[in-house]
Amino acid sequence: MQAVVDGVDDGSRSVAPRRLRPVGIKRVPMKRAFAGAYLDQGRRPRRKLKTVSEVSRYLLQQSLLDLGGPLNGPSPEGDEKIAKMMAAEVAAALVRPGSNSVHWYSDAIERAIAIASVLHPEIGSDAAARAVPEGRFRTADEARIVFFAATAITSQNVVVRDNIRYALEQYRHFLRHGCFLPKGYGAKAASVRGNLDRFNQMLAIFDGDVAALGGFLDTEFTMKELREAGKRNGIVIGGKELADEAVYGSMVFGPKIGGGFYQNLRGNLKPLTVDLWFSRTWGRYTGTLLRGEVTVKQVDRLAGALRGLSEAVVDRMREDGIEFEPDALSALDPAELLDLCRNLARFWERMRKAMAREGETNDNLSAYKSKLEWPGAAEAIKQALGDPVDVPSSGGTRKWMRSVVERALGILESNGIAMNAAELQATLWFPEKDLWGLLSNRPVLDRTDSYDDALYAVARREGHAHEAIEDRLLAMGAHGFVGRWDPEAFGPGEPRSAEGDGAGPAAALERPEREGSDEYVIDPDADLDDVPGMQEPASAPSFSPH
DNA sequence: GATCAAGCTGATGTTTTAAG
DNA sequence: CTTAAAACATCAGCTTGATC
Repeated sequence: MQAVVDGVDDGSRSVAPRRLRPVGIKRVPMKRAFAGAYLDQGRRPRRKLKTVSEVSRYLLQQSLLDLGGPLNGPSPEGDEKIAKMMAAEVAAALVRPGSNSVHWYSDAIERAIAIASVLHPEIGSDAAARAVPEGRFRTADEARIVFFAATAITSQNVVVRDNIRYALEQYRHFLRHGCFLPKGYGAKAASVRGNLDRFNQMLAIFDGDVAALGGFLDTEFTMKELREAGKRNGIVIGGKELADEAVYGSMVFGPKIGGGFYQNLRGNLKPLTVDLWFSRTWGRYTGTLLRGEVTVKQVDRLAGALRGLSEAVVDRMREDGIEFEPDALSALDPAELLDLCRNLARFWERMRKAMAREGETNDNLSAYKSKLEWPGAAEAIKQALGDPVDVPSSGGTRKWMRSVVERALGILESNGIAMNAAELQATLWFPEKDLWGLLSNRPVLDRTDSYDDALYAVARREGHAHEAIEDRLLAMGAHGFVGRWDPEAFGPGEPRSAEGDGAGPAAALERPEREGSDEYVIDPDADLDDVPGMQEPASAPSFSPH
């Protein structure tokens, strides 16, 4: 490893004038919180962890040991440390066996477009687009705008295969009626419905001109300009961004969907999509994975609600082992308070499910819940004390994240790795998920389907032959498809997974090393000092430039 | 090995509070 | 009054574990 690193400075470099001085990424700034320490070097926590909450607390401890204290805002030294850490983890991810290439993201989108065009030729060719009835589209790009808007909007809180199913439903509705069907899907049904409706509204503002709407979605504004433009048209634009921040018009669909994801799907990989996993990566780098504090107000609110409980309910809770003294809540230590709030939240969840079985509507249940007060109060405390911060708390944080990502990209580039923000985020995504899966002793959840896999499954289900799909991929010049799919894996006619279950055939082919993630066995006695090599500063796997 | 209940997951939009 | 930050509420679908 050392030899390869030394090679960076050997004679071969002196031929060409050096434009960027490589910033060292060999030394990992945060060796305890480094994902590679667990994924590559066998480091394990002393005790076996089970839940996300336990993993959060453990990783937070490790970060704080590395940092000495949390990084709560931008600073030159802190930012440089995070940027180097990020660059080191990206570099480690790229050389990890079974890893995706730097261009995995853009390749997957290319394949998705190609496969989508098997289902709907107008997505692939202008001639086919012009042939769509009612003159819906003038170009294939217009069809793509609609298809990817449908995909981005219906992506909230659903797994990829459901996402594609919903997106196709909406896209097909658009083909027939010229607008989306405002319909909710999943837990964020109201947001999804609102965004579908908003797309229709905006298309009407552009007189049904899809290309014009697409142009607007891709135009950069300041957040303030966009909010004002929205206001003039009766559209309230949310999103945690600072007023002066440059955003795309697609921000009208919200910070994740519109700020990043729609742009990424449309092939603009510059915006960073801050999702739950990137937030966890960030929390691990900054020592801010848990808020870890509750306010007096939060505790008072819970105490007040519990005081109002009837004897009967208190007895039922006691039968479930939930005991409390409302006047003494503030005397509990955080662990005890967290425990109580967890149990209260579970108690409510059981109540809610029981009432839902009796046919109670969600609206009624929500109203009842807020009337009771204690379930919400307990959940708020549980989240504050036990759940990782999965969403950036403010526009300022998002801006900070982007600036550090820019710096990390610069560091990577100086080491001969050119990529952009979306590719960096996609590269960090897999190891972050693997890290949490490994530390929580859960099989890594199968939420890693990609859009091309999901579309492939749909195409097969709808009767398109493997060969036809492959031909289209070839014809459209999509990269990285050779050998990705095994036609036999779907069986003789029907795909094996009628509802798109499972990872699809590509998962097994693409990332064979991940198949054995069960083989990670936590040694309960192992600790930092027991792991060979951990006394030395950990180093990122090195790589040759170019 | 089938069935069922409970636990966990994910990512906003809205409301409230604080700061400028 | 405007902007920013923090707090809060949200629920379908999947996995797991208990029980027969």
